Amino acid sequence: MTRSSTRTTSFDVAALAGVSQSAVSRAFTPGSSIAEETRQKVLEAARRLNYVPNSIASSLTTKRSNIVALILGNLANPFYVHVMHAFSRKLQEHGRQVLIFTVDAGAESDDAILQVLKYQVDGVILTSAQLSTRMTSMCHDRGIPIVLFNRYIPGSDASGVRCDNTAGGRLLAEAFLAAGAKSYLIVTGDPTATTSGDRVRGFMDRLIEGGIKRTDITQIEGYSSYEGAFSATIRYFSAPDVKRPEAIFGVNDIMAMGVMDALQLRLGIRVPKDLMLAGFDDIPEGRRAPYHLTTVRQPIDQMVNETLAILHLDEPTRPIERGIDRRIAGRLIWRSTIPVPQGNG
Amino acid sequence: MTRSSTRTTSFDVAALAGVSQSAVSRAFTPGSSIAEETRQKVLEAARRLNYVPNSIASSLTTKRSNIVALILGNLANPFYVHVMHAFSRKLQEHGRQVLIFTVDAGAESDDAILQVLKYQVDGVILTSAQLSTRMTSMCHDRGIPIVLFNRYIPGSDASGVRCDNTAGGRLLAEAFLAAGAKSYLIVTGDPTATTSGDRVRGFMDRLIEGGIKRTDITQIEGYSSYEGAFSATIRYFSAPDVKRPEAIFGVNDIMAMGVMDALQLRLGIRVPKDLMLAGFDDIPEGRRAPYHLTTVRQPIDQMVNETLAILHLDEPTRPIERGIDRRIAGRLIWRSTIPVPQGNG
DNA sequence: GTATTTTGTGAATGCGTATGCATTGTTCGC
DNA sequence: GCGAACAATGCATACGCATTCACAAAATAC
Repeated sequence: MTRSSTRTTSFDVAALAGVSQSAVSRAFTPGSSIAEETRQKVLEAARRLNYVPNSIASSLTTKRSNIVALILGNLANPFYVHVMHAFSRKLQEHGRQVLIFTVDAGAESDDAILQVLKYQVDGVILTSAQLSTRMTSMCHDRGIPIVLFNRYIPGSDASGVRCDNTAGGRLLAEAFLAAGAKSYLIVTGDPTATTSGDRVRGFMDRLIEGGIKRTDITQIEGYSSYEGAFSATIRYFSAPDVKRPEAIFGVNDIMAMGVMDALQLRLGIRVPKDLMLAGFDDIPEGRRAPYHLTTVRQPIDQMVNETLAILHLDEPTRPIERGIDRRIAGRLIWRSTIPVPQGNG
Repeated sequence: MTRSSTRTTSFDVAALAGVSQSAVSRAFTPGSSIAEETRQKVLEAARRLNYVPNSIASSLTTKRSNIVALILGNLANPFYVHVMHAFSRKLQEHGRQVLIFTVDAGAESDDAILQVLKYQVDGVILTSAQLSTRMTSMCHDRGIPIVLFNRYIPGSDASGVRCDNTAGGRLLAEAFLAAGAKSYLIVTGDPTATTSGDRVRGFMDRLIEGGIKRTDITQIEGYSSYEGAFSATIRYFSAPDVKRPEAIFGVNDIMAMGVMDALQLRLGIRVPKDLMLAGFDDIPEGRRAPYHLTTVRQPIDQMVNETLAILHLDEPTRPIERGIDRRIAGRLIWRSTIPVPQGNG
């Protein structure tokens, strides 16, 4: 059996069922005008022939592929695995397919988008990747909505959904301040991503409002990964004249986990006894026993829903929503890596 | 701008470039007969019109979609995230698209396969999911190769690539025997998957050959997840009349990690001082400082390559390879969770 | 210089389905 | 019981591209 075997088409099914090809088409199209009896006849014939409608051919006429493209950077951060899973589940529930594209963290997504455009996807979701204005307009010109997930490009025509990273950073700063931390180390993520920058900014602004001196806040680069944060931490604390901070903010949970392991297992520094720590994201991995991270929860499901709402795949004739910047509040999750301040339950 | 905007087609490009539509098609088809000068003219016109070839329309005539379906169960196990990433990278390098489908662990994959067939994919890769013979023949009948990744269905027409799980289980049993463990606990995974069963079988067979009594080997269910293994471990050790084993085999790394944390952080049992432990997979997470798991490495890249070789997407006319069962040896990675036996470096 | 091969090009056709339109059959209201 | 409204169905065509075929142009051979 070679791969060029002739496939059964709606005409074959029509012949067996004794109806026209259009009747077959209608039998598989919900809401179209067909008698239930005829429909059953067609479905029975289709079953006997192992017929499956050809979505490729169908989308040629409908101009709808029912495919949504999901472009992912940084899969090394489990947060985006959970995001992918959430999108996948949700879209599958609605009978849509997910075309996955992985790009290196921080890389241009132009190639990915061009590939994806070839497939006439109904929408594009972009996480942790750059987006040029040329690609934005290419998508919009051909009527394909594109939504940035947890990314923000100022002045861009592309809409986006993100956690309120700045406010989240402030929440964590407040927690640290309440616990009495006076000096800080921030382990930052990918410098090309606004996510990290916004969190750091909110965090620092609040610290300074709280009376912390700028010279008591240091930043090091953690490369958005466990391993990057792990070794950055060891490097920092191994410097000869280092001033040990009282608190560390890992700009995402996976980095905070790397920091914590470096501190406790390599440097002999206990969390939170000797040093407080917080992350951001609230990934399930950070809830586990060894970490029990204090963090800010990004409400993935809500963010996914908002993203799909902006795509509004069900209403293809509605104009594309441009330049929307939906910010969703994160919630402080108080666990073990910041001691509960005295006087607060 | 609504989504029904009229898209630019190869005819538009042809008109602007002053050539025929077929010339445009040829300009975008590598290896086709066209003068370089004409090609440049066409590409320039295409660029100016933001034209992108419509792969959907093209696959209607070529009967090749350049899409490969990847059906994933159990994304909670990071191993399969790495597998997905490896497939994604490899397929993208070859200019192919990845259609992702996630199914609940242990669930039927029939629906997923039917969906995927609608899109005339060039191949199907199935990880951790059941596969009915009906779906196998539906794929094969329409010339779509399907390969099971790390699954094995005895007597099935579908080909598969897997790690030699039985041999891997034996390797770990040998390591434990060499380290002198006399009593064992096995934390098993999804009972519907052969992966877990094979590993357990090889492990037990070798233990018994090594003189361990059956009564000194206990099995509990860890549900293939960190959380499942974590709580199963606590439950087991909290029973009133429990006999503490000297060694535990977590049938995959993520479960071994759960076991380890439960032991050390909840039960006060030190690894490997009080109790030895091993996993299976060699996921990067298990290499991290808190775990440093002794395990068997599944050679993901090699397995991915073998899988793609069986699909042989580049030679669509070659007959589908049926019933292949490619087993690839795993390698013992000796880290810290089994003490090195005396006399061995 | 003509005969032969190679290369480049355009017109026509097919891929599998959805859908507007026309037609037939059916039901309902009065 | 008659016309109108409506449901069900078939026919024909459009969708955007790749491919085949035929032919023109160019390159090579003699």
